Amino acid sequence: MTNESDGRETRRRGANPQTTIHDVARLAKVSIGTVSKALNRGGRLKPETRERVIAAAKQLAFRPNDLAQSLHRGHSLTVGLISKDNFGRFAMPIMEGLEECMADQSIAVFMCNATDDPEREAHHVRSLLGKRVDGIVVTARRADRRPPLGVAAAGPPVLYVFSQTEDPDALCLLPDDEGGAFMATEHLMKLGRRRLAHVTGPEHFEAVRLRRQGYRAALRACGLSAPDDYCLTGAWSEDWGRRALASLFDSGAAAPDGIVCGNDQIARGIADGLRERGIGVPESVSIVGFDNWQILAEATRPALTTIDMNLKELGREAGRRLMEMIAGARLKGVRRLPCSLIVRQSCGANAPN
Amino acid sequence: MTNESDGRETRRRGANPQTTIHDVARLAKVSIGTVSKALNRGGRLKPETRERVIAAAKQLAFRPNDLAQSLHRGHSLTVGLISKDNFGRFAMPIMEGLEECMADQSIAVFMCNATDDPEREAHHVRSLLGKRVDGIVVTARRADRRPPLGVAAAGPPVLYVFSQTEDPDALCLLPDDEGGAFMATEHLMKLGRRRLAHVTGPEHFEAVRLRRQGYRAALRACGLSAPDDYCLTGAWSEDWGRRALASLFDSGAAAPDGIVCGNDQIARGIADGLRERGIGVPESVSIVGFDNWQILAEATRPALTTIDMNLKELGREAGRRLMEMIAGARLKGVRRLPCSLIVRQSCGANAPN
DNA sequence: ATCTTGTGGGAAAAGCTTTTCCCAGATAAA
DNA sequence: TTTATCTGGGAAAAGCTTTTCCCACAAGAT
Repeated sequence: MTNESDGRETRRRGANPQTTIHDVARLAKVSIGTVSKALNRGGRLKPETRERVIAAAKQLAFRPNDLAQSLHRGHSLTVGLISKDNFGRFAMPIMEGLEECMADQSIAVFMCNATDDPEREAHHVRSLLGKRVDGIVVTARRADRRPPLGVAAAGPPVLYVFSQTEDPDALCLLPDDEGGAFMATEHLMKLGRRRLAHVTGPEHFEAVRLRRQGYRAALRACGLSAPDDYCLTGAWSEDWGRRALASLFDSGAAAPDGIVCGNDQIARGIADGLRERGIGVPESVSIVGFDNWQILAEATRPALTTIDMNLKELGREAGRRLMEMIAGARLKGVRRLPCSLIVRQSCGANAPN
Repeated sequence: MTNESDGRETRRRGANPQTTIHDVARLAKVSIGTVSKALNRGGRLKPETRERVIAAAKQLAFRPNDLAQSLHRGHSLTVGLISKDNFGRFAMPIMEGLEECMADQSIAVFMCNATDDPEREAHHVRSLLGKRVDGIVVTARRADRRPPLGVAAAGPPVLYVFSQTEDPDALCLLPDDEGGAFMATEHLMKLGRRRLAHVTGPEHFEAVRLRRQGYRAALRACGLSAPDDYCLTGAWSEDWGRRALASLFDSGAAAPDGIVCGNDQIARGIADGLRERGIGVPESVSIVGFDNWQILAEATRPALTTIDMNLKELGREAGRRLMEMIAGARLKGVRRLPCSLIVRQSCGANAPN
């Protein structure tokens, strides 16, 4: 019965009543349009008015509501990062690089962990689409190609990093495994090693196949025949490294004087095994790892010379490419970024201290 | 047909024209309010109408715009995660747990990496406030307490995990380092070890001080005098582990038969050192690590018994508490979550397979 | 035939910002 | 004085959804 509409008392339902452009307008005694113009250096305003508005905004600690802004502008200054596996050791530097690149452009990144569960992934995709992200980056472990993300062509651009998809029209960013292994092998050859071996991980990883190709290509480039290329595939573990070492040195055949390892764990296993056998590293045998997993590579005795996949840079590159795609570029195909050789003590080259 | 060009041609400036509630309304020949009611199971609608709307929405793959929804509702279903250091080894499981917990409630997580740069952190905070996040989680490495995040009391709730702040009114979630070390020490004592030592990291870590307290408390609980408690502080590295081992075994004093290590790297260094000296682990000396850094603990010979800080659970708990705070609860103080003992082979207890 | 009750669905406001267009007042020109 | 030209700033729409209020129409009651 009682009619109690006695004023324009602004009521909000949300938990945190934030100061809006209206509050600033009221304080500065101008209209909201003028506030917007003053704060965005647009429109034609008397300098004095602009100052007054800016002062008022500052006094109220006003911060424009990105939600309203995005709604109006039609893009959200937001992207999503979907990781298929858990946030693994390799995903981290990629995330760092991506986040760094995006933050430089004031774009925020949603992190989504799909934990290998397609249902969970679909849920995350729906959520990202609902939030109107401007783009999506997908990362995963690399055993095999993944089905494309369920995003319609009309949706935001999608980019795959450290992971490949079946969709030939997608853009996939990967490290150059083959080139990295080539570099590692070449390094050993330059140091005079000629009886090389390659101990690596499970065959079903594409990275294993590519790195082996790089290894062999380097052998050929040096005039060594490919047949006697001593390639042992196994697991990504120290234990496999030690066991592979045993089979290399206990078989009676000529022992290698240089070993290119599929990753740093294998390399560490091999380094430990050699020390336990009293074989000097790098005097008698040189070792190169792969991954530059710093904490492990530096703890190995001697510290591992290894290949760095430059994952952080890969993440940055993903950010840059995604921005291009958001701007309208249609990128596709598989692009591989170069690896770097990190020289430490396990090969006998002069480490730059 | 007469479907289009009827005046209200919706033009959008953004890159991705998305279907809106208006499109659905047009197709179902109802008003937008009716569409909303039909899709949100509200209002009083003829079942037939509801069906028609749902069918239309499905046909157009309509997904409500969260931006508009959030703007209206006053909360964004979004939280921010700020990491002060880079996304480190410890941050990962915390992020996983937090993301998992939030995803279960359809809340998205912004990831922000401040890289120890206050300016960058401030930038991220501004961005999160602009995006009207409902809450913020801060994580960091734990050497010391950090200054509170620059968020006004009127802003969204802030929670610190794996990190402490100077603000006594803040809520900080941490693992129970002291309890973990107590458990580790107690485990050795139960196995009959009596001459214990503690090799740990740099003194300026609070975790070092707390774990040492736990170690000493367990000694006392067993009736061992605290004075001869062999505590060696150094670095968090394998190398320090080996050097500490040397000082323990080469000093001429009675060698310990059990070593509680400040982390798994130290434990690994000690295990390697003992093997190289021909001292049996766990026959002659038992070792307990800390962190349960799985890939390292399992590669150690013998595999390390160690303390797990349950970081993923810590992340989940952070999510749950943040939700309470968003709902209005005012939580404060330092809360420590229990650690777990992970039994492997380095102590001589029966490992569960 | 008129009044009452109920039902299904529409209109409109609110949430916050940006941007376009337009107007009032002032100044300069004729 | 009247007209033309600026200038500074306001009004309003658009962007998308939810929710409240209200109305038109139909059916039942008198």
